[in-house]
Amino acid sequence: MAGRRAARDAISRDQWAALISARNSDSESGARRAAGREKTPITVERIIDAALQAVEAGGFEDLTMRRVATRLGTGPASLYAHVRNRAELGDLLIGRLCSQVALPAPDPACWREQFMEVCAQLRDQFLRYPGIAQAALTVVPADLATLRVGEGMLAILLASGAPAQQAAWAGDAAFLYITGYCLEAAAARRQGEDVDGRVIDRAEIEERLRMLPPDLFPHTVTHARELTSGTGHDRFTFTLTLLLQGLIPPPSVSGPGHRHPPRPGR
Amino acid sequence: MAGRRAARDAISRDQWAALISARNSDSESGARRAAGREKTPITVERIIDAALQAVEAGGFEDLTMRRVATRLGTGPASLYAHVRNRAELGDLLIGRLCSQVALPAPDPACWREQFMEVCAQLRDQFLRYPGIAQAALTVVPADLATLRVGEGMLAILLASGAPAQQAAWAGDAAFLYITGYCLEAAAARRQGEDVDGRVIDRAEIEERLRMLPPDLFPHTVTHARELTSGTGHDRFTFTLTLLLQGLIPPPSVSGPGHRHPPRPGR
DNA sequence: CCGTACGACGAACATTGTTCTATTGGCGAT
DNA sequence: ATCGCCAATAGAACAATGTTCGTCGTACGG
Repeated sequence: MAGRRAARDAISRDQWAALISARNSDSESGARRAAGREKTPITVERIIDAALQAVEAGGFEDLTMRRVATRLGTGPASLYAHVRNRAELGDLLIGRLCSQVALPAPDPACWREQFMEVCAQLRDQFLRYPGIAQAALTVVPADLATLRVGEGMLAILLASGAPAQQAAWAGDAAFLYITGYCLEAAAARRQGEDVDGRVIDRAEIEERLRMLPPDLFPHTVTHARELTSGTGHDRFTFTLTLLLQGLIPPPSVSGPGHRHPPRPGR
Repeated sequence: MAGRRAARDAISRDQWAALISARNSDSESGARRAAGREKTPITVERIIDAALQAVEAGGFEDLTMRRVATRLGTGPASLYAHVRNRAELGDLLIGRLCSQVALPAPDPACWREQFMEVCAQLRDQFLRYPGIAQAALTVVPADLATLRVGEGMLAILLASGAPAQQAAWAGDAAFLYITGYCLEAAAARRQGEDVDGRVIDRAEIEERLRMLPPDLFPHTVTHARELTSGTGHDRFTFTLTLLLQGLIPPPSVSGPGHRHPPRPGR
């Protein structure tokens, strides 16, 4: 109690164990209160709901303790009985989003499609709440729902027959890329207004790239179109396909080829 | 003048043109002032220096206008004559870091090694200033030094013979992955303290993963070691190698029927 | 019936980004 | 040489943020 807290307080190991074991009993005293009263008691779930609405409305940078509190009709201090930090609130949001991702039963026949599907689900969830991917990067292994998605992705990758080390690293890379992709998209949308209030769209960016001095930026000027393309999620699927493609080179569909393509890694 | 400014003010197109054309004249009136006085006038360069020192000391979240100002022996208001925003300061920091990246002359014989080298330089620059990669994600095409690195990476990728679209997307993916990787590393270091002040290292995380219920997290528990490995930058090089590996061969990304050796065709 | 304990909450504190306004110092123009 | 002007600097202030303290109210255990 009196000991000085770390600047960024992580979870202790006992708390971690308790968190795992108590994954079924849903809130110790909250249920009791919820049953007794109609006064809409403050729950972690309600906080998460309000926070998600706030992010959906104004982006992650507008996710304020006060905004969440007023959305719940109370003051900011009331939240700290259920959530330790703003950072922990972010973790909870990511957990909620991850809990809504459907994980297929791994099928070695179509593991690439399955993996892409899960990644697309994550991407859509993150894109729906602009900037929320920022919270996903600070999470190491905090929430069980988040770990569940990681387990599912790892399961699919392992079903491909890839070695465990490659599967683990590829899953990590995919998750990292997804968050980066969504963060970039959120940033682009956020700063998408000019001083005049005009929206900077792809054509605008392309035009600006073409204005660069061709002696210093020859390729950028020449390929401005390719650099700014990728409207839909073509870029997204392209990158992830690239990642998955090199994993365990297609498990030799036409017989046991004794020709091993170069393994990435060391 | 009196027009209302956008919430996130981006750069106008005239300013963009001016920024490009004035890339050589180094600070319009700053040089003049610097020559006349020993009173250490405030320059953009000095602001960037102070800001980088602040980030190196306490991470990107401790990068405060006030901290930078006091490091320069003045108040926070004095900075706004040279820097428009905290966001623009972040862009400048990324630009400074990018300006220190050495770009090789593209050699089609060893384009992979060259690309990896540039990525490693970026990674090391970002890792030296924890959390600064956050600013790299919000930059679209703001700084010339940043664009220069993009041009260099694109040049190497094009030298590989890959189609322009693939080269552009791959470069983007690599940059995105680098920033995500560095952000994750910064977050891990930041939250690396327990409530007791103990440091959570990889062994600790691995142990925690093993504590998960095996019925729900079979693969995570089994491969906890692989998930937490990647001490050095093995994970980094692995992922980028995976990305580069699949670049050239088939122009159609979806169906890699058989692998062509790199053809001299374009 | 009362005591107690815990969740809710109002107010407050330290800190942040940013702007308004005054001041000052040097340089060009007369 | 003197005047005036403009840009840079800085002090103070404002709105908004995360977080904590102490109080209050109410519901449950006795």
